[in-house]
Amino acid sequence: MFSIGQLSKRTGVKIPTIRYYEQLGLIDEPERSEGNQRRYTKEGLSRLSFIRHSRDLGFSVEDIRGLLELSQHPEKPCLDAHSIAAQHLQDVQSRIAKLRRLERELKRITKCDAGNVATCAVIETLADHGLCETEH
Amino acid sequence: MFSIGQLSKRTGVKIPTIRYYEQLGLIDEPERSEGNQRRYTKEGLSRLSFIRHSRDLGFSVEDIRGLLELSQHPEKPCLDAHSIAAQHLQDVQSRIAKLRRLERELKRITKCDAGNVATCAVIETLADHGLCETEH
DNA sequence: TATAATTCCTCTAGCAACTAGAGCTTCAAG
DNA sequence: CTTGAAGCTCTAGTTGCTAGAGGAATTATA
Repeated sequence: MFSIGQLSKRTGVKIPTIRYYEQLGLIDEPERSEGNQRRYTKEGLSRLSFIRHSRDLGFSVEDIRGLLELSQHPEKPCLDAHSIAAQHLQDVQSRIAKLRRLERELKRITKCDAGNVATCAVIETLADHGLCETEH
Repeated sequence: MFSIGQLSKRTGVKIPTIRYYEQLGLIDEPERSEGNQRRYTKEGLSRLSFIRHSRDLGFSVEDIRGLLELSQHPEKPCLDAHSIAAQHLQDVQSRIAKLRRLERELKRITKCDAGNVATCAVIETLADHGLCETEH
């Protein structure tokens, strides 16, 4: 049996976040001590680890809900898990693409070597989209 | 003079968002018609375009506050503008790096060709961080 | 000019995914 | 048995908007 603090240390999930996940229904309400404090089992620990790891990989809470549900049913086909993951991969890739366009633009405008705001490329570019090289 | 709707169309900023920016103090309160509707000038238009463009480039509202302030003072040195932009560039680059690590991991785990959840690499990897190749 | 359609107003509340703090209770070590 | 750490609930704040209610003003059409 773990207290919420021990669970937090073992998983790296902050205490208020654990309670928040409980509220969302991502984790079950654990048993309580006589004094009403949460007491977790190993199951609770591994479920929370799963959640933590999924969040680290950028899955949304709703995605995780689906993945958790699947993980409880080992006999089911795992197509759903794959499509959630594949969709997420696409999201990540398009975010990367978008950030790269930004990066290019920012690199370009920060090259400005003007001394003051009147002729500064950063300010000028922000004021006028027409000065941009790429879409964004 | 533009109505809020016209301003919205010209800048691509949605109407509630314009009012929200006003609330934040990013744009000045405009004059009003007799019937209390907002009426904007060209100044209002270009200020909002500046904001829109900066948001598109991913600057935070607080960054934009600084950049706007600077843009009002053409005689000032533009070091501050550069440091805001350079800092933002760094943020973007580190986000890219992080997403790339995720991408690699996701690519790897979605290669799984198992038929059911029991042996599915996606589920398995999420449950056990030890199976990951890279840090995240 | 009358009426209808559209736009605008303010205000409140909701989204994601937490985080922080107040004020109080329980637990564990010495 | 005391004391300090850790836990409890509840509310509110974060960022950057977006949605909806209920009503007033403006514009277009007949």
